[in-house]
Amino acid sequence: MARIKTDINVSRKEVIVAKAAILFREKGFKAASMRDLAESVGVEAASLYNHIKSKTELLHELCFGVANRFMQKMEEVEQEKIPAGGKVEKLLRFHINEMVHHYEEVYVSDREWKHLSDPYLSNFQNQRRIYRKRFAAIIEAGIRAAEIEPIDAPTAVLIFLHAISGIESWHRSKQKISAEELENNMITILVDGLYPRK
Amino acid sequence: MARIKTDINVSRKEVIVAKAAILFREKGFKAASMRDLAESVGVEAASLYNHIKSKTELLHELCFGVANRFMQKMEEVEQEKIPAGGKVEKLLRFHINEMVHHYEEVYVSDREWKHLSDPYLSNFQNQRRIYRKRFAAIIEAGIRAAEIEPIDAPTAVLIFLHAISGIESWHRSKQKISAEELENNMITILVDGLYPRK
DNA sequence: ATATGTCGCTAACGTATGTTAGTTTGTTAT
DNA sequence: ATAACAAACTAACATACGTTAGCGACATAT
Repeated sequence: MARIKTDINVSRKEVIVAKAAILFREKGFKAASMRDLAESVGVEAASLYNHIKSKTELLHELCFGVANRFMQKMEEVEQEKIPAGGKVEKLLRFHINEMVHHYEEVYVSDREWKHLSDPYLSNFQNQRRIYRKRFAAIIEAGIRAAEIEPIDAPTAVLIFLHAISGIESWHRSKQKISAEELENNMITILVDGLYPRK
Repeated sequence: MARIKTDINVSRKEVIVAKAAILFREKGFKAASMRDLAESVGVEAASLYNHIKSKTELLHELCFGVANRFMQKMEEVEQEKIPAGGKVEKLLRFHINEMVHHYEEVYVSDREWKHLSDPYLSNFQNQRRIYRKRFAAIIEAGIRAAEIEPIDAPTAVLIFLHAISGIESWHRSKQKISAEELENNMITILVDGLYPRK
């Protein structure tokens, strides 16, 4: 009988959630079975239920874990007393970093939230919409201050967020450039288009 | 006994594929059942098999249909005698248009190709990789001609393609701007960052 | 009107899935 | 050493899925 190995301060549930993230990312939530997950944890499928309530709970855990981190960063950035462009850049760098260093969770949260069920589903969608509104508001403030080129802010947000989710491809690619290079390249391409031509 | 309605020149199979695209887009390939599809077509599940070989065939059809259209456009654009920046813009506009007007198919091809099975899977991945290489090559040619800002071309391609796939959110949004507005906004944001500061 | 092929139906199959019940093993505290 | 708890196991369940077989109904061509 092989127990789930845990380091100190890491519950068995957290181990399961982490493995679930990897599995959900590579197979998709629906295609990943609890028996797959059990195998990757090193245990029988039924044993998982000593630690979790359901498969969907794993998805909740992942989606809201990620969503909350982003919301918290948003609050932090909003309150800084810096120009809008700086705020945008800070948010983008945070997104990129999250995508690079917490790839699986962020990816799953981004692509598999559809399989949440109400009330979690509407809750998640709401948070997402609000986040984007607040992001757009920052850009619009920058435009009003003539500090940012007058573009359609919601479209810009949409482009930014999805552009960053493209790091998925970077993760899979063989001849990777470094994470810092990636970050700076992305910022150059995305942000430089923001500022007015002098 | 309700037959599948077809216009002239539209086979019953094509009707099924089109409905499958809608269904796969909203539920995901794995979560969409043949019984769901049958209902949306207005027929019993078993009847579908008079027209198609398998569920996976539907995915093939969708993925390669889209991939071939993009490949064809790439060939066309590559052979034009215009500056690299113009080529990039043409490709981007094509992407945006495809996403706007063939939303379901493009979306499914983009997000559900993982569920293809070999040899189709590797085939599709190959095509995708090649497409991106050729896109990057255009950008690199522009950089060598000092016509485009020196950026990391593969990163730029990755950003472009994923940014455009974000139109998904536009499709879902309530207060839509028009398709042309969307297209021009995207081009402004994405392309203007490309050219060197004068 | 009859023959032929197309298309849809009902019924069912085998398999995979999420989950529960009940039991046994291992760990920890007294 | 023993009691008590946590965590693993085996077995099984109900359900949902993709797909096949076989039959009846409709459309079309002669």
